[in-house]
Amino acid sequence: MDYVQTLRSSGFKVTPQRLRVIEYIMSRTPGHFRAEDVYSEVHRIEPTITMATVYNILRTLQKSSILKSFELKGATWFETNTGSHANFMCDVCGEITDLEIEQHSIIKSASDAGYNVTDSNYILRGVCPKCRDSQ
Amino acid sequence: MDYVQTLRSSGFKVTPQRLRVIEYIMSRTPGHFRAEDVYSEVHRIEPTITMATVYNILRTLQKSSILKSFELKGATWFETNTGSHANFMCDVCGEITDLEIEQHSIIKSASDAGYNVTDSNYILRGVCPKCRDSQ
DNA sequence: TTGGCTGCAAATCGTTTGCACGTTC
DNA sequence: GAACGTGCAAACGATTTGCAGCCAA
Repeated sequence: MDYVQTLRSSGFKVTPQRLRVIEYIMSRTPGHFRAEDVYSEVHRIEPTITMATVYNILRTLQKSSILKSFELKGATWFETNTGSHANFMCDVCGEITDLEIEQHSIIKSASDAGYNVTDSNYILRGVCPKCRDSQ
Repeated sequence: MDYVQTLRSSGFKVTPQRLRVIEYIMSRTPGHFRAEDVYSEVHRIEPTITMATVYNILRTLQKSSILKSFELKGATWFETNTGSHANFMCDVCGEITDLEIEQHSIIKSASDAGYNVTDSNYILRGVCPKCRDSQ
């Protein structure tokens, strides 16, 4: 869980900007955020940071296996939850929720079929309980 | 399988442009394509068609449940396979392959938890057997 | 010291929008 | 004839690029 240590041992430098982003994602764990979300929050503390740097850092954190990402609604979403789960996006409120699942057998059968699976995402859409009830 | 009939009974008009796109997707079934792929092929037969119209038509075909879509590598991918499967993208050759899976219990448990699931996508990435062998 | 990282500005890519005109039913 | 669909051009939002200067190790 020590992201700074993980970064360092992956061979990356520890910069103030990277620390601020790490603090942000820790404050948002578990959760889902876009580059824009990181930027608008970190920018208040580190005003010189730019979107380009945020994108750079998020890519670095993915290379260090600190973050995982998936694409939805025209944007890339990042998360720290690297465990087996599905992401559910509510089409009413837009919120993304983790739904825990047991490891799907598809990865095993894909491996058996010769596919080397390095990343998997299960993405669901619909209406969440909250929005359904307030309807 | 009669997409034209499905279109009509969904209350949509049947235009030459829509017919050309339907012919394209039938020639590509099963398969995966982006708006750009549809455009470049259909444009040769229907030269006045534009990307805006292609996007319009693809949206219409989704509303008619003829197509399904998911996002990957910064683009929207469409497919006619509406059955239970995973999409595997090879990071070497870029090809997307359908991997059949049994209906995942997550949808049932999500429903039990009050989530109304209207769409689901299982997306895998890695290296396909072909690319692994030619390595 | 030096290779990696940041900040900037501009470019790129996929997709959407508004609107006048054309076509299907 | 009315409602819907198309084509065009322009706008948009997310992300990437190239590069000069800076800083962590």
